[in-house]
Amino acid sequence: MTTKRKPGRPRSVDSEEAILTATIDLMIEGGVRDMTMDAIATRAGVSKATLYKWWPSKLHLALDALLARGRIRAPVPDTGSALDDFILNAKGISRFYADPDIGPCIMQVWGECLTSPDMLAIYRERFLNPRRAGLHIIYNRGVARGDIDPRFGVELALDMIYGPFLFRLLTGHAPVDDEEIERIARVAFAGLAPS
Amino acid sequence: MTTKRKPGRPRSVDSEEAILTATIDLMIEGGVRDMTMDAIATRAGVSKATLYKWWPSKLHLALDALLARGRIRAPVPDTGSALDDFILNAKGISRFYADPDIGPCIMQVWGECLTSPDMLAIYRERFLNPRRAGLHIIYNRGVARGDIDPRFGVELALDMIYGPFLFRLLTGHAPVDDEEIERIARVAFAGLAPS
Amino acid sequence: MTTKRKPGRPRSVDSEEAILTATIDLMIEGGVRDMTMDAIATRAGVSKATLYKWWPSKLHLALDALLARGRIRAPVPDTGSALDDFILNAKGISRFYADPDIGPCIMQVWGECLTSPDMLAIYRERFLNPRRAGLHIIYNRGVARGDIDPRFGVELALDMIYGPFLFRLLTGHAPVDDEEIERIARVAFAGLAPS
Amino acid sequence: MTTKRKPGRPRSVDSEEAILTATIDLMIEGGVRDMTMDAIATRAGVSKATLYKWWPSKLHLALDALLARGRIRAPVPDTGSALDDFILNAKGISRFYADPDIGPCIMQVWGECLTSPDMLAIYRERFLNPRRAGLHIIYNRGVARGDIDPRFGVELALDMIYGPFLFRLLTGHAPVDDEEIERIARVAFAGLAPS
DNA sequence: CTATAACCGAGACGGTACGTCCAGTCTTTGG
DNA sequence: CCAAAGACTGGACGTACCGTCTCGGTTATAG
Repeated sequence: MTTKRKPGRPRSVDSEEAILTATIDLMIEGGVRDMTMDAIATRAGVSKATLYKWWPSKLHLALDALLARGRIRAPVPDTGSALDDFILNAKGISRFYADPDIGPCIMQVWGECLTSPDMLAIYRERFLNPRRAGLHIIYNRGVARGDIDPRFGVELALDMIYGPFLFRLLTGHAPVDDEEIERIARVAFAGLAPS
Repeated sequence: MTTKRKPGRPRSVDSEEAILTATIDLMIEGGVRDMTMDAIATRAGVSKATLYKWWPSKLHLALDALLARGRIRAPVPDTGSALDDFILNAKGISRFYADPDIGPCIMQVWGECLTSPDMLAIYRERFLNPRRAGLHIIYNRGVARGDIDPRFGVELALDMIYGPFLFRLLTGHAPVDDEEIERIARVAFAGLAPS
Repeated sequence: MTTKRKPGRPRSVDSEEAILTATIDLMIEGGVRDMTMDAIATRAGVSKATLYKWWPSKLHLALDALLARGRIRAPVPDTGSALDDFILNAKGISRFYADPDIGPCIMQVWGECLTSPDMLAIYRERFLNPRRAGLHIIYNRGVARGDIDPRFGVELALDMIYGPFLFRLLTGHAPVDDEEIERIARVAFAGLAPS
Repeated sequence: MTTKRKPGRPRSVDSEEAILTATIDLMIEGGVRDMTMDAIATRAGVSKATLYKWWPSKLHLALDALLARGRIRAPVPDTGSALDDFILNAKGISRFYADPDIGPCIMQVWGECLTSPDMLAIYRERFLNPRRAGLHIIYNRGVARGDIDPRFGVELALDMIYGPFLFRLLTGHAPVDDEEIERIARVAFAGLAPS
């Protein structure tokens, strides 16, 4: 089986990396509003046409940069306790969202995605769903082990744990630290336990 | 004590109402992005200077219009059961947020507010906190009645109920209807009950 | 009779003058190609939106600037001889077109106008026709005096004098100086004399 | 003497012809502005690199295509009368320049050439001078025959005939048909006749 | 009944980012 | 060595919208 290369000049890997780096850096420095396409192009040493060739809009580029550079640590451990697994996972996620550099960026990008259902769908697919795949594993183990009552369903179960602290991050009305994560998860778990 | 009227021409009530109406209408018709200050001024038959005289920015105006025209129905009943009180309240709120006209607007405005901590604070103050005042009443009655374990604190309790479905509204990954509201509240309540 | 002023902020005279000056200066310095709208806006201390508010395109602006700043000296004297009148007029025009600053600009603008019949019509109306009005006067005096045979018509007569040297300016295949102007006019006049 | 062939793949004749055809066709269809290098390459089934390998710029290519495809009919007859010879020649040239397909193209290309003295020189060399060679023959016969006064010189003589109608074509202020050509030539000739 | 103050509509303006376009160059693979 | 494919830089284009400013004119209280 031979590797078939397409004709023509191949896409420049250097450019792509420079673009993603410039994007995330600008986003961290001055927020999504300062992250203009011109500024990205200039800093990456790239032409604006190249940006628009590979990303249909600023938001798509921001999402990609966030995924590529702001590595999310969402572990899917197997401690023997679904509760502990969830807590470890949620702590990882909250650390990502609460990171002083990345946190504001992701909030702003999330905010921008709220302007249209299409963008919101993209946000879900790229940010939420990949993380949720791991959570399904933890959930299923918890059900099998008898920790979680399967009648509630996986969506409800996950939202009971992740909804409260993500909601907090999106309004800032209360702190989100490891201790709070634990308390939230425990309350949710108590409610989700089989009767 | 006499009514002290300031000299000069008083603020035009007609203009203010026309502005708020034009703002909310434009927002509903085409989203926050189409709701430009020029469009608002034109439709309200008002000059742009008037807009900026009374509202410091587009976002402030949008928030005001949303509060003034999209009346939130967040009842604070006293059914004898804190759970039922919460459910009734949450249903009212969800109906507001899920309204096909107002819902998208509020999501977009919320999204825009995520671009800066200052705007987010304003959003909290004007949208969240007023509602939360009523919830504190329900919560306190629940604690007094022994339905809720006070050790969790009011913030956690409220977020356990309202976080999950608001999170859903902000991502659209699962439906938010009356039935779901009830299920969420019941699970949360089970977790919050005194041991 | 009262002077009726339109409502709203009046157009800024300073801006307009700065724009016209910046335009002609840039055109002289680097040609029509270097005369970008951004450069004009920057140099005039004006926003690009203002340019496009008053001039529909770069070419319209260039034409205006050329007319406003590069004053054309096309005298319409009455020496008693139509031939001498034409010669004096043609020398004025040629000095304008052959000016080392303005000449190249006008050639380039003329060239750009050739890209569309519409623009060419504008060029005619703004550059040619005003000059031609004066020439009609000279022509009519010449016919009345018996210097020119009216059977040829005014268009032909004028083109016989002005065509040859403008054609030269547009190709650069032969010099256009005062002496040449005189020779051209004399030959044309000899051909146009009544038999 | 052996035919020396250079090593490597020889230049494709098919490509060259396809390029010239695509160029002139696009120019006719949508003017010089729509005739982009990408469009030419695509239509000719050729890569852009090939275009730039053989033509230094778009304008050079356009000039070539105009010369290669829009064959100029500029006869150099010998009717026994220099006037008639000029008239026949001028009619041929005017038919070329006034052709509804080719005419606008050549005007636009001429216009583009006005942007720089270098391009204008190329235009002269490729379009004007070849035609002028034939005219010198007619002129010399006219002088020998005593129809034209040699004191005016060949440049002046030719410009008196060709200047007026080319000037008209470049501004469109008056029609250029066979009748007008004849009238122009006759007036010029009358002025150029030996006294 | 005038003066003063604050309002208002109209609309021009500076600034700035957007997303598009195209000329001309460069880098691959393949003939 | 030539050619096709096509990615790339650079930079102008014309549009859009925010928030400010400048007019002429209006509507109130204060004296």
